[in-house]
Amino acid sequence: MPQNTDNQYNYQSFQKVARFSKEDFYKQAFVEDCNTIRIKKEKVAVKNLEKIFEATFRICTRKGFQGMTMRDLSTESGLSMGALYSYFATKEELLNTLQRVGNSFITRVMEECVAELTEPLAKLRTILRTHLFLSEMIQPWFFFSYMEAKNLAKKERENYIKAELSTEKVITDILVEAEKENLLRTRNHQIAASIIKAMLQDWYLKRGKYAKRGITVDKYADIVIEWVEVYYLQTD
Amino acid sequence: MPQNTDNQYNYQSFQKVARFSKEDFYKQAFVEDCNTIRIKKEKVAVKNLEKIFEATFRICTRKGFQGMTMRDLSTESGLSMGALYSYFATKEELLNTLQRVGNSFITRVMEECVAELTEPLAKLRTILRTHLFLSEMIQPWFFFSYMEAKNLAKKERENYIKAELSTEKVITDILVEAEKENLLRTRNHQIAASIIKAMLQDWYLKRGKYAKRGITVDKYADIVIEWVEVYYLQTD
DNA sequence: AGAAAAATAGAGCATATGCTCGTTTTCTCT
DNA sequence: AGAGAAAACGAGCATATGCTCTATTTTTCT
Repeated sequence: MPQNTDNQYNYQSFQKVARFSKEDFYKQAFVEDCNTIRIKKEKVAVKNLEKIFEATFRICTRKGFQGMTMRDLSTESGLSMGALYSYFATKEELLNTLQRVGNSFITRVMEECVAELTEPLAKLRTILRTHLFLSEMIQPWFFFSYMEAKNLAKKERENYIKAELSTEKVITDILVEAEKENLLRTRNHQIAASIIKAMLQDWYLKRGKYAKRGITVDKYADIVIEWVEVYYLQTD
Repeated sequence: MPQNTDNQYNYQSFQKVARFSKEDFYKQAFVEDCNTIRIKKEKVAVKNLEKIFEATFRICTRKGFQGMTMRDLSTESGLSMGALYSYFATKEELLNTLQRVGNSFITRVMEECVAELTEPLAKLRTILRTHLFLSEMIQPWFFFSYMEAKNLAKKERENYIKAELSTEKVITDILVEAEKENLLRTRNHQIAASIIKAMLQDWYLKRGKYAKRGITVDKYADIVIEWVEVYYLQTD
């Protein structure tokens, strides 16, 4: 079976090489919303946004966004009610902010990751790995975003769906391109992309299960890529 | 029950041949809980349980179980608060009942579907198809169950996880058995079962997307089985 | 038809929850 | 050190929510 030539691209190298880190997530949140956030000093704001976001993820994993009360969030984050409301106007706004910031963060990273690649198969592998590495790095956000999308208001939910489909489209386009260059079998690429997306999502939705079985994100990436290659490179 | 010679086993035949229907779901709920349900007459109870369950699914799809108020449920189901509380003691109990009834329902159906089959590959295909057909028939329950599992109390959540893993184990066992008979390639069957499970879940989690693209459950079943066969039957 | 049983209705109670705002604490800069 | 600015605090208000309980309606049976 054809082997990956991207052995050196693993989670560790992703973290090292990437021009961003988990902290950029909170920085971006501050920069995007500094006009509505009542806290002036970036250092303070970023620190507290981290507290708020992390606390939200922890609580919502257990009881969901609707089940989380502002008192829960206050206790878990260590901030008072008053302090919390310096960062967002309403509970719903907190949800919107989280979704929006996360989406623009991953969009940026995903675009950067293939910017310099031209060979379709290399692009495909890189896209798959990067998506998995990103969802490993900010797994709580991915899980939260998926589970709480239904609580968004109309406009924000539409954005969510658009983002979902965009990931799928990126994969579809690469598959189509690769087939044109006779690198892959003829298949229904849109459906295939859908299936591949389901595999990617399983990683952040069932993070705990895989951890318990000792399957690292690098291992999982190999598995997904193996399924895709077998499906697309198999000869009749 | 469904046959093993695949071609004629589709969603329509599943519905016809199966010794159960959607309504059995509500009947089972009444039978299991008739000691706590304050309504005596089965006909009345089953009718209202249907109203309650369907209303719950409709509301929770939009705002989740925590976001649903008992007043919402009263309005949507057309029953008064008092009437609702004839069927369960607390809101939490409603959640427990829904999870429990659904689980025993699908366990029963899944066990019946392969009872008469011995050939591993036929068993595998039948399991996959039946799971998809079942999740098509009671899609709202599957979606609800998945999304609201986190709101369960400890004991009930453990049951949920057990049921999840059991589906996976059934698939793993068949794969192991098939490999022993040299019907399939050597692979890590547990991981493969995990991936297959993710594909099955995508059907009920993204029901709307597939509907919009005109992909029926029969088509989707073919796709999943194709992926599995390519992965397992491919020769080096 | 009429009485007993079964089922339904929905206002009302106690508590929980989102959010505000005057007060207090901490930080910054000279 | 001290004044002014920035940040944090948390009790309190208005409303929402889970659930109860009695009154009322519907069904059943003779």
